[in-house]
Amino acid sequence: MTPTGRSPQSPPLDTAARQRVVRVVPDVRGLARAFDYLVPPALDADVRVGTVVRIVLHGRRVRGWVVADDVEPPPGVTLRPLAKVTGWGPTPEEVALTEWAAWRWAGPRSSLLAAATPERAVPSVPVTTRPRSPSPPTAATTTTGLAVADVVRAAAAHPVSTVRVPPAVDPLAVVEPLCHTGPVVVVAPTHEVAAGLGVRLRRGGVPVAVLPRGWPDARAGGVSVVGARLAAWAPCPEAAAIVVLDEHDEAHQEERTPTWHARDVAVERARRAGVPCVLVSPMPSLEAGQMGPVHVLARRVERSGWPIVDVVDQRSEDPTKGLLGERLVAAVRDGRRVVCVVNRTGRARLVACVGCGRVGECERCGAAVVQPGEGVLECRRCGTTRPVVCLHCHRTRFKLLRRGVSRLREELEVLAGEPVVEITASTDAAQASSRVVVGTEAALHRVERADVVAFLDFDQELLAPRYRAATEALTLLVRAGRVVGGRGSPGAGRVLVQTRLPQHEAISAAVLGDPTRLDDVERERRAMLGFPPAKVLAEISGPSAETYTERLAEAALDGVELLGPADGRWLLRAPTHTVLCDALAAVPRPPGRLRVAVDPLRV
DNA sequence: CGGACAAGCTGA
DNA sequence: CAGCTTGTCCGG
Repeated sequence: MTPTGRSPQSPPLDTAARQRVVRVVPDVRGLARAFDYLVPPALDADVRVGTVVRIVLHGRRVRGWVVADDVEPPPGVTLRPLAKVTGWGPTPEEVALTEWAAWRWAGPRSSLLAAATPERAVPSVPVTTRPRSPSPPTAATTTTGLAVADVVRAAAAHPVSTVRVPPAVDPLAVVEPLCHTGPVVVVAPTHEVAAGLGVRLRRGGVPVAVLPRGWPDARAGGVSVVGARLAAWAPCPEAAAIVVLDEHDEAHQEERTPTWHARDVAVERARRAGVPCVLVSPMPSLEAGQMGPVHVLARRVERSGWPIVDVVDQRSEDPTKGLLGERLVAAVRDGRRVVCVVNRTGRARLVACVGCGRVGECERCGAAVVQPGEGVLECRRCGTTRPVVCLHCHRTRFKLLRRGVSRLREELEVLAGEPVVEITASTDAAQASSRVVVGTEAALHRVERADVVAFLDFDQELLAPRYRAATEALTLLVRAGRVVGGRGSPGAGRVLVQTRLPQHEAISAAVLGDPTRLDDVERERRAMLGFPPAKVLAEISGPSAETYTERLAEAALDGVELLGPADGRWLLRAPTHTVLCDALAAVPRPPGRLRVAVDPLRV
């Protein structure tokens, strides 16, 4: 490591006897404390705020992070020396940001420090020899590219703003203009998008480090940094802006607690650094809309970047045809590349006996059974399985009332007269080779290009019992739009939506290429029901949730409401994050397992 | 989190 | 009462 560890402003050591003491957060789950350690003189130059170290704690050697330098240890404790310097970690600014994030998502600081730390130890960081000035922008701009660049530059004049670009716009057109003003942190929704962007930026003359491999280069400074949500925590010492691509995408939120969101981390980080934060999305979240102005393209340009959407009203379709409507059948028979999407795995999610007509039930708990595969019935509530036999008349044949991907695959294969591949989250990633594929929404991530994307039962998405259902439904249409291309692009395909709710705002938004169609309704709906962003939520669950929520209720904090329990889960609701997070920080947690998820998505 | 140590349970 | 499980405490 380079010997730049201590700042010249450190207080002078008056005597040789007084040794440097640093505060270390150990990487130990369930231990929300920091401990002080002596810095052995041999390690002096390598230790600074953010350094990853090994410490001996309670007889164990564990990883930890230096979070404060030259601290005054509490009286009466015997300090141990740091055992080892593992390598480089987050910058002091990011270390400070983890403290804020620990409050904001009510979680342990160590998880957030881990997010800001490279996967593999980085013992040394390359010396920067790169020219600071990036190359001038290339002349390659399409008609939409030009418009996008203008809007992006306008957006960068605000501390936080949103740029609304339709699904078919290449993120490169958004990111590149900013990269020519200095190093930029780019947070992409997936590693694939990040990697693709990295390659093309580099080709365009932009020095860029792609995470996670490029972490040492990013730490060295002077380059743009591209990565998935972890990029929100990536070092970029001289960042001129932070960009979050597909800001609406749920992939930006960590699923495990603390459930930090890359968008919110990016916004706070940019605010602290005094640089602009640009949020980019075809359908900006309502949260983003509250953070700053939303910049849009010309209406005609925006619309041309949304796909052609064919809405099939299932109320006037032949009911005997089931989920394979006339338009879909025609597309499959025409030899087009078709992706069929139904978010139901297995053969069927609801079956009825052909003899007595009764719905298949669980013999143990009475819940409706599903048919995960041929010859098995399974109860999703208690896990009991049995062969395909009716409990009442003992027949062994059932009608498949709510068909799943596996059964539809068979039916489509007959229809297509050629192999049809099934794609779900649990199927092999490689195979998407057949002309016709059927799958859950995972298929939209695995197939790069198709002529038709068909949603066989879109109402399942629109009517899902979650407050974000309508928004999530539109995100599927955005993804489909990318697979078939925008209506304005050559060779554009079509999105087929089978529904009994053809007037639904999520569908109109896609049909018209105008996401505000949904926003306006959704904002009002959520305000009426007290859901985000009108109010903010935290979900509390786990064996110790009851004790903790009792304490929260006892504390009777102003503006804080406790809802539940439902399924062993409580919801804490407050008007703002300040109120919510202060409440969670103020009430001491009981021992035992407790999950606190701030801003839960699945409610 | 996980080790240390104490208190509680069981069986010869 | 050894030998084991279960609970509580605490870390620099």
